[in-house]
Amino acid sequence: MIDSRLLTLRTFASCGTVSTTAELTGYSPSAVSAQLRELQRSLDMQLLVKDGRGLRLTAAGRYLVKRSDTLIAEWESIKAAALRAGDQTPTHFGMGGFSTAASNLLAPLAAHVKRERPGVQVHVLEASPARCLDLLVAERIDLAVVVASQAEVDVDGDPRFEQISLLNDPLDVIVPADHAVAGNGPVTLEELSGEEWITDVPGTPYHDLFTAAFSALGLTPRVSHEAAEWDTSTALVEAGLGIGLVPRLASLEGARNVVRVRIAGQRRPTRKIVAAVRSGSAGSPLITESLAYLRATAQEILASRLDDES
Amino acid sequence: MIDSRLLTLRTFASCGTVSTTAELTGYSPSAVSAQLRELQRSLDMQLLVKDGRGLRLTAAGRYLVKRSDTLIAEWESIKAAALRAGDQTPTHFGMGGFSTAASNLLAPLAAHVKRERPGVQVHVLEASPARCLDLLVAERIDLAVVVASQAEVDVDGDPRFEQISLLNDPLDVIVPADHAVAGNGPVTLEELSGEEWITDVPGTPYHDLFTAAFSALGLTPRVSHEAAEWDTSTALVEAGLGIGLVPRLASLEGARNVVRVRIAGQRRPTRKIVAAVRSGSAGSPLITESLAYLRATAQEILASRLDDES
DNA sequence: TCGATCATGCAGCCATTATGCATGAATGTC
DNA sequence: GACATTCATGCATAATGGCTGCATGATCGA
Repeated sequence: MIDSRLLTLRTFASCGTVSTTAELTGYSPSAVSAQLRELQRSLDMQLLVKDGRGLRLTAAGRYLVKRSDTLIAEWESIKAAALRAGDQTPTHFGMGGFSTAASNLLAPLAAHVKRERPGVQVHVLEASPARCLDLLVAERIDLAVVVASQAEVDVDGDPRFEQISLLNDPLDVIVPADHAVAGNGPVTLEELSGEEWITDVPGTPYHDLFTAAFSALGLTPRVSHEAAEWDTSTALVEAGLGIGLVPRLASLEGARNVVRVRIAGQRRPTRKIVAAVRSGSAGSPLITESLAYLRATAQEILASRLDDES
Repeated sequence: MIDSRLLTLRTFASCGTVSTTAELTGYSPSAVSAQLRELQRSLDMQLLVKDGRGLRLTAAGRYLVKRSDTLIAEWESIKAAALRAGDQTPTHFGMGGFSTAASNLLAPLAAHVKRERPGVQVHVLEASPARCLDLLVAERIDLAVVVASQAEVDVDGDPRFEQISLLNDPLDVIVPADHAVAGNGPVTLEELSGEEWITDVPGTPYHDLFTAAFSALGLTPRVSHEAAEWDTSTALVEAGLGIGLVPRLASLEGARNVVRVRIAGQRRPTRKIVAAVRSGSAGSPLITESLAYLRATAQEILASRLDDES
């Protein structure tokens, strides 16, 4: 409902060049250039000035971008309240999340919504946290479940999003069943720093989490193997080629001869899993309902962990 | 900046049928129908329901229209603040007003702006109060000077506008120089109820004002002649064909052998002249400046009247 | 000075959107 | 009760607007 040219300006503000804006938005550079020119013309305002071979926002442009967040949030809030005022529910509802979230949290949620609201077409989409947020902004989905630290943008501070904490998902070590620490109580990463590790290829969200876990302790693990999916890395562990870190949420169904060992210590690595919605949209009936359901599901997961530990 | 389809919905909300919306917006009925359908599709919301052979807004639709006023006002306010933040002034500035306002208030203002801001292209447009407000909403002009009672819409109560009172413009009687009341002090309309009157054709803003002045006193004047412009009616008065009412602001330059006589009484007819801007836009540099100038001009006019009366 | 990296303008193309007429439904009228 | 009106809407056609791809000019680094 808000003019797309303003959204283009927002993208430009966050990346700084016309070409990159074009890549991010999917337009051609000429289109972005034309849009920005047209925006300035129709607003009768100078938003950009030449700066070397690039462009720079003027004070007016910066201000416009800053306030546009609140404008968009208000629009979302109006939409949500209109649905409530008319006692309506949307016919389409999209949610996105990364792999483990999709299976553990979104799948039950989607089933719940389909059951409670048979008229609603529910759409689940699995994608990386960063991509989920992009899709959220682009209104391709209405709800995202992401790992706060893997989102590239600061979900908490970004005015485009509202964040709802769901649960802290600690990382466990998976080792072969005959490993020295198998069956023990919690171990520290220091104890395992000499091991050969299996992780994902650099540049992936999980790899970043992996290295962050060690560098927080001043350690640099020896990485012997790289695997993209849990099943693969589990197989590598089974084969005795090394050990790995897996989030508690990742089930190891079907994995034989490996053991999950908890990590001890104050600074043990965890993923903070949060739900994110477009600012202002939290009041929309389906979203309010979904967030409540997600919170409940997260509580159940936490409760079942306590049972395990007792 | 706000999607045009939402503006179309607003127009529909105020007039109630697709055909009239088409007339008011300049679209064809099919276009309006398609826009409303598309709006509902993209919002995934039912805004309209069939009602007889027409359409009716749903609760959600009514709510959306109501809140869209605040959204548009916020956007105006953002634009205004962005201009201030960047210390910019628009290059175009449009103002509209009805005849006497245009000459007495807008002409000096336009001259003032041109003098103070040589870079600004000032555009003055003379139109009826009702049309001025339409042009204001359509962003064809940025400032309107209207008669509050002639605007068809309630300028004060309409959230689309902000109103600034300028002055009360009383109506005087113009009579031939040899008329019985010429040169007297104030007269009452009752005294003149037997006269033959000259006014505008029915349906015009001035005619409405004319009849309102009499019906407020329970009188029905005898209308002998109808003239669209002050010059014409003045000529008719000069010719001894009747007498008329003219606002104080209307100068009678060039009129010979006619006399302006003030009207006495508590309920003497006046026009309330106000400046109107789009809600939120009052903070824009040119508008702030212009409103101050208009207020000052109005004060000068009032002051010169006091001088006359002393 | 050369090459790389920008933004921008222009010709051509495609998609979105409006138009005009025909249709169907609902209402009031004689 | 038949007819004329007044609505909204759908479809085929036409036009407008917006995007792409390439060429150009400007700026900066080597």
